Amino acid sequence: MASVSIRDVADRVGVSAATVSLVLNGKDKNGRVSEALAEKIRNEANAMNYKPNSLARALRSGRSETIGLIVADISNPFFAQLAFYIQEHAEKYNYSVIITNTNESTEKMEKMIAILNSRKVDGFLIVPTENGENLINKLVADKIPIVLLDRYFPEKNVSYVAVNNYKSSKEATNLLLNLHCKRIAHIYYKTSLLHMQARKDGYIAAMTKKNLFDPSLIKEVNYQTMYNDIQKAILELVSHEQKIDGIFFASNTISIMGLNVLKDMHIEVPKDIKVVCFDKSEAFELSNSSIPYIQQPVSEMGERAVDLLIRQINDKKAPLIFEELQANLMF
Amino acid sequence: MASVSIRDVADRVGVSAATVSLVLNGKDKNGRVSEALAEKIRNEANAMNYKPNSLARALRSGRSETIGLIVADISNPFFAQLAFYIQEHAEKYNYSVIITNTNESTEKMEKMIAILNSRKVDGFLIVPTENGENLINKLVADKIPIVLLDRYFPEKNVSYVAVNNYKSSKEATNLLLNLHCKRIAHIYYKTSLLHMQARKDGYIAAMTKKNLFDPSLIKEVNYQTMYNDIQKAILELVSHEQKIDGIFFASNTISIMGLNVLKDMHIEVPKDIKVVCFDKSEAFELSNSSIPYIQQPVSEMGERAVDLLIRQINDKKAPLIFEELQANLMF
DNA sequence: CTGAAAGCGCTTACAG
DNA sequence: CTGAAAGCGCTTACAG
Repeated sequence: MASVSIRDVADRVGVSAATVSLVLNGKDKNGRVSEALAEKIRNEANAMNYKPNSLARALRSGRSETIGLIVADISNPFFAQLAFYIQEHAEKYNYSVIITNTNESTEKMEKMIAILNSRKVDGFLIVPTENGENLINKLVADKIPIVLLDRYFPEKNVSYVAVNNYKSSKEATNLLLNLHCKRIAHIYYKTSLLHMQARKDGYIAAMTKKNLFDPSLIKEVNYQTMYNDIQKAILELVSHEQKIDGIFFASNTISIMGLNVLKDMHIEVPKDIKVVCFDKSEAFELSNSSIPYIQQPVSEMGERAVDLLIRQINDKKAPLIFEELQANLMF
Repeated sequence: MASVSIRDVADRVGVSAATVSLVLNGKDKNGRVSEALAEKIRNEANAMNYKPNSLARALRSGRSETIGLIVADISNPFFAQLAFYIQEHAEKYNYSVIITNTNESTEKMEKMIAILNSRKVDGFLIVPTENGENLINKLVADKIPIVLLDRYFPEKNVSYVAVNNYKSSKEATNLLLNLHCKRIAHIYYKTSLLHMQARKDGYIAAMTKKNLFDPSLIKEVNYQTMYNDIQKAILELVSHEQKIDGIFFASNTISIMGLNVLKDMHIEVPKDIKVVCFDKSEAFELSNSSIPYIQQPVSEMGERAVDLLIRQINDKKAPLIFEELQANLMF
């Protein structure tokens, strides 16, 4: 590689490395370095194809200009897109992003935090796992800049960017109610995470208001055995003496699997059962009828989170911010 | 943060930082450090919660234990998955991955290479853009370890991992021929990249063998205006006096858009037109009929590429390897 | 106002 | 065989 160092440039021009650093970083204000000399340094650096070594800079300055991103499931298109927008936006601040994945495992989240810490990221953007609260609290205690994404914890000691889960879920349920559904089921995945609870609560509120709420309409599935659980849940729901006429799926993955199950059971959507989904999937576009869904503002979520994090990095006293973005019902 | 440095540990134990480094990196062979002392050092490091600073290590050792990954379109699920498997596998070598995206722009690819170089990645995994050959050659000239993914260039001076595009495309076309299709169209996107050419050539070979080849059946679309181009192409194909009865879509994205266009035109698959796709989409599962597709071994591709790259990093004289993995026709 | 020196946290080549 | 010193490439606090 034989890469050119700042000293090489300095030697060539006949000044100290410090002067070169000052000029190239635009810190030669107050006429500290004459414009003629500065110009000469810049030209020589260009001619020699000098590229700063980020590692050395980071080690010395204590700033790596790197963000550590930890998502719960990168194979989920929602998180993949989120990662994409985060990276695009971070680039505008000259920040790089190291993306890591936990597969919803708190153990892996701990490992990823350790790796990113050893790489001296300036801050964290995290979609936390269930039970990940202690790990987050540890980062907070160490005064490490951090913004949570999509999910959050009851103890509001960390900034977050999420969507209005409660309100949008209520709207989604109301959509089915307005289509004259009476027995609307809700399938969500078992977790203590609040965003999922809020979705369920929104559903319950809408159903209760119409006096149609029945606890047996709610089915919980496990993340690890989701497909089988959904299959079992739907089977129970349709074989009940009072058949269901609608389903509100609480997430992207649940929706896709749920629609597959319905197809396998030869249940037609929306003829036999009407459906509404939380989050979009390219799959919907191709199904024989268009399916209503709650659209999350994913680019906005990523961008806002980056903005908040950069602000925290630059100002350790930046206030906590809890941001709920509007998700829209599309149909 | 007040993080613990190697010197803090050394001071506490009463030895030099060098000795601590030796012990913790397992380089105290030949009884260089007595087992008792080594044990004491390890215990103290644990007790003090010492975590090495990767930046300092990388700066000194010249190895960042980081891979730079450059993909052409992270919003494409194929590449998103590829990135995921690469990361999972790299972790086994204690390597981190910085994922970047080019949106098929060579200009952006140049920028990403510069960023990753300044971060001193040990090697590159690249899904190159069209016209990206010069940039690749520059890396090769600088003896930087590099493995191409999915795509490759005529001048075989870089290792790559790809799939057998020609053979699997031929098989896909044969599938439609065996279903008694006579006028099978092929929609691919305009590029000089060889992987796409190979897919077209496989299609042509299969059609020619049955004396059914007609150049007007091949439609080229542009990456930037893909949806409109596909719409126009299909309109032309179906309004031709000899109507088509089959389509082979050359990529993931083309397939999804193509199926949407067919749906909008009220053309039923497979009743009116039979279809086969290169690459899978969750969308297929939900369409009213299951759609045959060529399944790429994405996890294997990611893992093999990481293996090859690590080998190059560890041995600058490692031979070039051109690997074609088997893609399977699923129906 | 400006240059030379110190030092970020490591690892490794080199004296003793 | 083993310890202390040099140095990776930068930036910044500190003398002059």
